[in-house]
Amino acid sequence: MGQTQFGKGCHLHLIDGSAFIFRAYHALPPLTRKSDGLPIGAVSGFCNMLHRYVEGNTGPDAPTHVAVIFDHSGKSFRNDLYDLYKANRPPAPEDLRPQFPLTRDATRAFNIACKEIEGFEADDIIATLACQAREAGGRCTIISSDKDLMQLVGDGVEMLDAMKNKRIDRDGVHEKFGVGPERVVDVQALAGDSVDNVPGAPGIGIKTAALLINEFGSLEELLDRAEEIKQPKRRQTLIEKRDQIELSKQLVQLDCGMELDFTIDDLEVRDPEPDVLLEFLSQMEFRTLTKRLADQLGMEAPTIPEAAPQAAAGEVEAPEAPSFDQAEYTCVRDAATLQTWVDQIRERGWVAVDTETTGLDEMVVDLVGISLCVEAGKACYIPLTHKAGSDDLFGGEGLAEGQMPLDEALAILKPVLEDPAIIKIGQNMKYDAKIFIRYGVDVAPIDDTMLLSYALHGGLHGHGMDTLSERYLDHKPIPIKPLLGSGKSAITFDKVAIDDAVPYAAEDADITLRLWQLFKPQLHVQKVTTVYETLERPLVPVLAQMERHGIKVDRDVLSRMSNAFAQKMAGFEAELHEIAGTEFNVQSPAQVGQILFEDMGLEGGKKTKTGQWSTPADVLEDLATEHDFAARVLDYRQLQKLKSTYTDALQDHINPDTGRVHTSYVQTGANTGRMASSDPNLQNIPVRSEEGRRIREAFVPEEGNVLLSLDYSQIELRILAHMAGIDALKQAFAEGHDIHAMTASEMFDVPMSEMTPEIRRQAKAINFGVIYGISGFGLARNLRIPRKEAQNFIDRYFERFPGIRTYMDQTVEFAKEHGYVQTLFGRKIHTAEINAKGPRAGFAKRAAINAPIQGTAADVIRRAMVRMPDAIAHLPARMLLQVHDELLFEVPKDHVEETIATARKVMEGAADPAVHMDVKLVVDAGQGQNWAEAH
DNA sequence: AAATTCACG
DNA sequence: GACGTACGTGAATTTC
Repeated sequence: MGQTQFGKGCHLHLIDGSAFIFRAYHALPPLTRKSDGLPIGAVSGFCNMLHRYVEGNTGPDAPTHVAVIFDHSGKSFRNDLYDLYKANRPPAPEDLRPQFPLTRDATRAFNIACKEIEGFEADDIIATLACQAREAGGRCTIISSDKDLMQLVGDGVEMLDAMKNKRIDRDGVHEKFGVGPERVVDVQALAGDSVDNVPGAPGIGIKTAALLINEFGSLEELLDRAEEIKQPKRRQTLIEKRDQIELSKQLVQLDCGMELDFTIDDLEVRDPEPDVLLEFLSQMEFRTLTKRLADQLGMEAPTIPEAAPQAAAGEVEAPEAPSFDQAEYTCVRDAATLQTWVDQIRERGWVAVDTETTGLDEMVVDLVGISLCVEAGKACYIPLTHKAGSDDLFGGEGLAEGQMPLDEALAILKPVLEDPAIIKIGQNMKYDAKIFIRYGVDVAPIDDTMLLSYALHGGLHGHGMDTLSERYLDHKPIPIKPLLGSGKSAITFDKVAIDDAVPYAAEDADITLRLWQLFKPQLHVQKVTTVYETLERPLVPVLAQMERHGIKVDRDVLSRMSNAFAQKMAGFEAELHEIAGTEFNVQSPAQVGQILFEDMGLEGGKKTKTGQWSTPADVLEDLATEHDFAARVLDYRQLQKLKSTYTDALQDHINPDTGRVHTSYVQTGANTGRMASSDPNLQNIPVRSEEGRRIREAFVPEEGNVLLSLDYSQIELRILAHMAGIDALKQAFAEGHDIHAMTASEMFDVPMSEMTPEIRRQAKAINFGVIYGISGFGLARNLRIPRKEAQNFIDRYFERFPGIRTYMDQTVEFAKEHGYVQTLFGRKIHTAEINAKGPRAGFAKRAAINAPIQGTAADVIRRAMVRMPDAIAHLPARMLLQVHDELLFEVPKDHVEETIATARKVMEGAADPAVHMDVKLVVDAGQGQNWAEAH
């Protein structure tokens, strides 16, 4: 060790430490150390990232030298140049500051060099080392996505965006800045940087800067010959602001020639010293990471003293649980052993359950085995229908040895699974419950770790088991891939050898139980018990019912439409080839773009970030008035969409046994509280276009029945009126006025009697825009009016309804302070990026404005759905589908009116009694012999 | 696997 | 006056 001189064949990794820290901090909930409450989340995340980084360093690309580079606290030499440098930066959050020194300790504990120098920024150290590496003929990879470092790229130096796992080379830099790495500083000097408070040249952004630099060759040349610039404003700026621009260049120019008190050779990769590393991790009380690294290093894990539990709010720490040990998992092969598990379950009153099946479609697949867990680390797997190995030529059909008969196992488990005094805990329990019900077992009551996480962490991350386990248990579950294989050679779970199935299946139940033990007490701490208990948990059996029931779809109707579409499309295709004078793929935007914007030489084409021509519908629509080619492409695309996504695909989703289509709702599908529908998605069946709407004619009731559609009228605008307290809007809703016409009248001073459809259309677009967190740009594009005009509309809107502006500002403020926004019913939607900088800030802001409105509407219909089964229990009616603000029912003809009245009452009263709405909710109803008629 | 496009509320 | 934008989804297809 430590003998090699850095040079050719060597590879230096430089990790931007601050980036790691901030990512770790924002990625994790605020963890604290059990024993003393020290905030520790960022250090925990930092350690996990370092650990993952070290583990990933194998193969030919592995570094020979590595260092983590940190910013030194306090001012840098750039503040001497310009005292406002980085003056916009908010100070680090209070609970992050004590963690900075600990991240240095962590780096040293992993035996990775850790460098920072007073008076300099990390970027300068990185620059100096990168230059030294280059001069020595070696490679250097800078692990960071900071654009300020892009000036260093080239000749063996590359960047690696660890977030996106994307390498950035010369081309990548050129893509970002429009110039090569050596001219990046020139562009930055002109464009400035609001984040670092680098002034630059006012009115010049990266695009313009790149243009100028490419034209004149360099910044110096540009400034010397500024008189030659044609645009008067630009010329004046460059001449007048010359000093400011030159200062900006000094600020962004990284120092490659720093004096360092160490050399690259000191950074050679070293193995960690096991006892040092474990000592640090155990001091931090990272139980699971300590244990895992101890196992990997073949060491005894140091014991971490148990501490008195601290009831600090927001505290989430892995429970004091044994580590995951596959040897502790048992395989249950007989009734007597299963009975011992049932006894343990009855003793405790709860059990984590997981099913293994032959596939993913709960309507079709068969049960293969069941896992149970009653105590962290103690789980079993009950194989039931595993097939015998296919080694012998005649095998593959018979059952494997050593399994209980399915009926016998279910007979023993059924009383437990249906016992109202025993909680059955699952991850995505709707799936398992739907399997069990097909075997005559009605699982209840249930708890669901996926839904617990959704209520606790909505908006922070996904809620799949792998995500939750890695995040909250610091344990990566056994992957299913190696067991099942992939692609054509993939097998189903019943073909997996029982010995291989046991650890995988039992672990899932183990993980589920541990997550439950961690999450359940948090509901109260985070004040989301009501959300979970009223909006999540009771919805599971309701959705399971709807999905199992499905909706009848007439295959012949779809099939005929598919044929008609195919014929028309062939005609359009021939016409397009004729116009283009060449055979090309109409379905390829790149080829369509090339014909329009190159061969035909039309203006207005834009390229996507991959450099292909972009041909979205709105661009083609603009061209369609003049060019048949564009019009035909639009025609073709519409039919292609309808055929492939609907008339063709929907037929494949008709269940052969039921003749119906069974969608699957993802209760945690949208961050706002909305659900998602998939396989197939029945929430985006066409309706807006006449041709598309006909697809709904294929959705039909059973003989003697009708389809009913009940939908909330303007629910989001009503909620906005209530939440923002806009009296004018409230009054309009109370009097049953046309809300868009009223808005138009108010804004444009047009009396209602003189309202035109065009004015009303514009007001409607503005009303929707408000819900989405309006911007001049967005409205301008939607209405196809000049941006300035759109901005005038918005200004006027806010003038007339000042409460809206206040509501928006307050919502964003709340999000910034708390990191989440809330619906009227208390659902929290976390807004992780709300304090981000740059364009992401705009996104996060608009999402934060929209979330309480969209989310409250989602909560309202959830409440209606939860109450609906009981409310219509006396009727022969079935609830089939939910489409965000619409519920679809199927009911015999002679019960239509009664069902409408009952369902409407439930829906209109759904907010009560939890919330009294100032604006009443109104539900419109329709009925018919298919969905098109009913809607 | 990512990008592009387009269907819905 | 510059940046890049409507909010939330799922699916099919092409392109890498």
